[in-house]
Formats: sequence, C-alpha cells, structure tokens
Amino acid sequence: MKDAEAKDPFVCLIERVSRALSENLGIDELKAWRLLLQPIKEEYGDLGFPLMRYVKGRRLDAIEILNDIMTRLKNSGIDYVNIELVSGFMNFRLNIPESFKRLVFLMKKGWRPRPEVCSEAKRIVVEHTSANPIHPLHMGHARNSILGDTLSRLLKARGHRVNRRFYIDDVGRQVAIAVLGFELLNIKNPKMLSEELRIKPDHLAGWIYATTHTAMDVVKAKNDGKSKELEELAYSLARLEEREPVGGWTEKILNSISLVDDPEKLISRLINRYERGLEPERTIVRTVSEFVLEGFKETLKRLKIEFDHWDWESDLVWNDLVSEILDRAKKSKYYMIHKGVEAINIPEIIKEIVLKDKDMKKNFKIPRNLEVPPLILVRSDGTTLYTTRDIAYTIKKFREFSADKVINVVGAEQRLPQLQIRLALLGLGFRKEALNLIHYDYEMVRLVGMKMSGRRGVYMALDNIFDEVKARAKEEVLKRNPNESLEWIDSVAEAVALGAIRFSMIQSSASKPLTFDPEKALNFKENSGPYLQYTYARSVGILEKVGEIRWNLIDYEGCKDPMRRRLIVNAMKFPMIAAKAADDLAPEDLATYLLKLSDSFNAWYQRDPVIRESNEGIKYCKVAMVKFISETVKKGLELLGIPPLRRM
RNA sequence: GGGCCCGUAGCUCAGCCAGGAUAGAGCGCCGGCCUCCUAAGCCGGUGGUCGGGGGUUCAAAUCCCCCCGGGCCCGCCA
Repeated sequence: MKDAEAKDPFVCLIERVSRALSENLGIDELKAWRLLLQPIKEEYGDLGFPLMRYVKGRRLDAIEILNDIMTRLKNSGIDYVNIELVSGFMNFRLNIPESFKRLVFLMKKGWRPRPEVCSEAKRIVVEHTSANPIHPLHMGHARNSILGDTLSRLLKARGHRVNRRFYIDDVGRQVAIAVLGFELLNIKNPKMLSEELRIKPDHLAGWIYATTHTAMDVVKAKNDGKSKELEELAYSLARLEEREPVGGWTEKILNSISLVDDPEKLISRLINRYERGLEPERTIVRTVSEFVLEGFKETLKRLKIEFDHWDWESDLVWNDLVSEILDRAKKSKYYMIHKGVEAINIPEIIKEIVLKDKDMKKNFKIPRNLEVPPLILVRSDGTTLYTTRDIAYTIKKFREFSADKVINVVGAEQRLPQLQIRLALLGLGFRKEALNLIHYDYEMVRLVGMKMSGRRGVYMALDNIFDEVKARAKEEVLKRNPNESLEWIDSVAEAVALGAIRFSMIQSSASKPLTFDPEKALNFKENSGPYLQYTYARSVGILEKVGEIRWNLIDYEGCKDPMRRRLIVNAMKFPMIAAKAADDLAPEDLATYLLKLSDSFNAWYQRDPVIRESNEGIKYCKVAMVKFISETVKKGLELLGIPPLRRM
C-alpha cells in the first residue's frame, strides 16, 4: 500500500474497535462505528460507546469485552488509546502525541484527509434538477441541484461510481405551452433574438411561457364567465406586461389566443404530434427546449454543477422504451382499465406483493390507511403521462449505467407519484429496480414574503439571487482588499457568493421546509459558507507566513495542551464523519461538522499564536496542526462544492 | 375526509430513525478585543414548560397513543 493511501491512526482505531464490538455484541459493524462517532462530553473521553444498551439482560461481561478489545488493539499495534468503563459507557481516550505523530508521518509523505472509502463500491445514478425547460431555475431548483450535486460529490468520495443525470422534460404540457407562445410571437430563431435583446434564454422563455399560460387562462375564464378569477388573471397579465421584452407582445399573445376556438385542443394536438415525432413540431419543440437548456447550463456552471448525461424524455417515447413498458403493462396481471383508460392496478400490487412480504412492507413503508390510486398510463387522447414515461426512464437509468441504485432528487410534494412508480415497477416484474430506486425528497423553498408561481411568472430566479449575493460579497471583498485588481475582486466575490448559496441550501436537513431569506444569505458571518472559506483562507495565510514546514523539529508533547488536543481529535474524525454523511445521504451533517471544526480552529489560533511561538518544537507542532486542519477544511469544502479560497 | 412532513431559546436550526451521562450551535441583544499570523474573526454575558396531554421504561426531546398548530399531497399536470 502506498503511503498516500495508508489509513490514519483514527480510522484504524475505529475499524478495529467496531469489529471487536460487532463480534462481541453481535451487532452490525457499521452500527458500531456509527455509535462510536456520536459526540460525547469531553471529560468522558474522545469516543464513547453505550455498552449497557447491549450488555443488559444478557450474559455478557463488560470487563471481558473491554479486555478483548484491548488485546486486539495491542495485537494490531494500536497502543495510543486508553479505555475505561464508566456507568455503562465504554469511554476511549486517545494518546494524542502518539497518534498525531503517526498522522504527521503520513502527511509528510503526501497523505491528505478524505472520507473513508467504503468496502463495497456501488454504481449509483443521481438524477437531479430536471427542471422543465420553460423558465429560469429558481430557488426551489437551487435546493434540488445543490442537494443532488453535493450527494454526488459525497458518494463519489466514498468510493462509489456515480452517474449524474438531468432529465429533460420536453414532452409535457408545460413545454407545449411555451412552444405555443414562441409560435404566436412567430419567433423562428430564439437564440438570435435573445442575443439581440440581451436577455438570457431561460429568462426570455420564462416570460413567454407565463404570459401564454396566463393568457390561456384568461380566455378560459372569459368563456366560463368566471369574473372573479378573470380579475386576478388580468392583474397577473398586467404585471407580466410591465416586464415584456418587446412592446406589444402581451397583446399579441392574448389576441392570438382569443382567436382560437379551443386553445386546449391546440396544446393537445401539439403534444400528440410531438410524441409521434412528427415535423414541424419535432424541430420546433427541440429548438425551444435546447434554447432554454443553454440558459440552465450557464446557471449550473456558475454553481459548479455538472452532469454526465442529459436525457430527453422524448427519446424514451421515440425509442420505444415507453411502448415497451406499455406492452409489458398490457401483459401484466395488474393491467386494468380505470375510468375508461389504461392503468396499472396499484392497490392490487400492494395487496398481493407488498403486504405479503415483511421486507417489502419495511421497504415501502405504506401507511395503513393510505389509499394509493391506480396509475393511469395513457390519456384518452392517446398521449402518455409523466409517470408512465418516468417508469421507462427508471429502467433506462438502471440499464445504461448497470446501476445498483438510482437516486431521484425530487420534491416531497411528489411523494405519491414516486411511490406509485416504484409500486408499478414492482408489479411489472422490475423487483430489483423497485427496491433500489430512492426518492430523495426535500421540502419546499419558501421565499420570505413571496408566493411563487411559475405559471404567472412570479418567481425569484437563481441568477438574480446569485447576482444580488455577489454584489454584496463584492462590497466586503473590496473593503478588505482595496488595492487588488477588479478582476481578482470579482472572482473572489463570485466564489464567496457561491459558498453562501451552496451552504445555505444544504445546512438544514432536506426534510425541513427551507425559508430562504435573501437578507440572511447576505450574512457572511458564522454558520455560513463564507465563514468556512474564511477559516481556510486564514489557515493558508498562516502556512504561507511560516514557509517550509520543518517536520523533524516537531515536539509532540505540544499537543497535550487541552485546546490543541481537542482540535486534533475533532479533525481526526473527519474521514469517518464524511463517510457517515455519504452513507446517510446527509450532507447537512458534514456541514455542521465543518462549522464546529472551524469554530474550534478559529478560537484556538486566536488565543495560541503560531508564528510568534518562541519554542521551535512547539511552534512546528502548531504548524503541523494548522496544516492538518487546513487540509481537512479544504477537503470538506470541496465535498460541499464550495471553492476553497487561499485569500479573501 | 384520508395520508405524509414539520413544531426544541426572540429568530434559523442540530440532537429523534438505532432511548441513557447537567438539552447544543449560530443569529439577535448587552459588554469587551485591531501598534500582535486577514475583525467574514475572537472573548464574556443573555436566553429553553424540547407544541400539549397520556402511556411504555430503571431511564423519554428521542419509542407508542390522542390532541393542537403550520406546510404538502390525494388530477387523463409535472
């Protein structure tokens, strides 16, 4: 094994102890190390294990277990830890001078902190963002994209093969409406137009989509004689008109739609012909979609988010994967006619497959009184539904990447359809796929004092938020670096803004609704991405002032100081914490950990100066610590997709 | 009407799944620290019936039941 790949003393310790605990107590090794990582009070030790939970009611002797662990550790050459039993807990205290010495030995040879690589690498598809190509990415998409991207980074670092995919939903109703808008305005070359008008493609499309949608609703409300609704719609339309890219567009769209007998029929016809791959719809829809995607790509590039594949939903229809699924459904015993259209009998699948199997029940966790309706496959006009196409897409994701697992980052409001999809897969005989499809759901992003609606063109585009945050960051950078070039200041501001936005999107768990307050994202204080970036910049600053690290001068007794000791122990936990965050699909855990580490690092160097330390041995001990923390924070930032800055 | 998620300090949240050692952060507020490695920092102070009520347990913020409040979902939309 190369030294750069060697395991650090802390990871070695955790591995040995977990194995010993697992064998002695008959629990999962994974569970053992997860319990070991639970934070404990410093006075009890560096690691703790709640032994009483397992010893209770069994003929197990805690002292025997302790002795066994001690012996095993001795045999593995791990002599830098002390264990004691206190009120049912097994507490571990590291000999820091000794373990830090081993760590420094590795670091000197090029070892760097990184998440502990898992023993069983899997092939994992992460599908995320997948926004309809009809309007700019907004803050809701931001949470999706950033979660998806961060998960991908974590899983990759954990040693898995990750395939990142964007699903281009070009078949649905939404795109058809946007396309209708482009048609009504007679826009043949959107790209040229957006360049002329200097409007980003997705922003231009967003206006056209919202206006067309609203105009359609206006006409509908008029025909139905709903005057109250009409009033609100007229207001929305007026708001849109204020922002129209070219004078008269709103009127043109509204008038054109008013002339059509039944706009819905027009949309239906468009979808129908597009699904069949007929021209000119084929070219028109693709042109508009591709045009909007260019805008997405620009935004995503800023967020440092990349994809391995861009999958066209229409390809699934044209390449017969959807009809393959439909055929399979027809032959299935769960095929049914529901409300006069083709469907899959989901309730029957639950009854016959899920409820009869204990593991299935656990995997699907279907609430007792939840009625999952049948899944309709085809509309009465012959076009397919999103869920049908998504079944096909799931199969494609598993097949193309030979995936063990597929993670869909999709909003929590889509829980029911996502569950239906998994159940349908199960009923159609795709058992492995059904069990390994994960709906990674997240709650809504709410903007303070604002209700968003894409259909009405009311949303806070990510691009605009980013610009706002960047402008604020620029002020701060400029204040601190008045003599730097504008170019440098701009690039730092961009990175700081990215750090602020990415961090704010992952710092709380996905299951909680997130209230995005632009004011708060502009707060670059503690508990923020920029705070982590600052911590890293400071550590680099110190190292640069020190120059070359004289490893052989280090006096390891220097780590005994309580503050330094605590810091080293905290940082040593990084590989395991990051690994756990990856396994749990919980980037927020890593974020919280990095904040804590930064806190203790910042508190430390401010009280215990490094460069001015007069004792050379102690000084280089501290320098080694700074190097260690610096590399840890850097790796952590990379995992979160936040650019580490050497200076800010 | 049914289901899911959330409810912990004035605000934003961690801890809950795998029950245990005096319930943790940050923001805010009050008071300090820039001839000293970047003050996006540090130090000190302030602040909690863990939504309410029952139950299980030696032990409950954590598990179970009921209730209350907020969000979401129950479409031939996605």
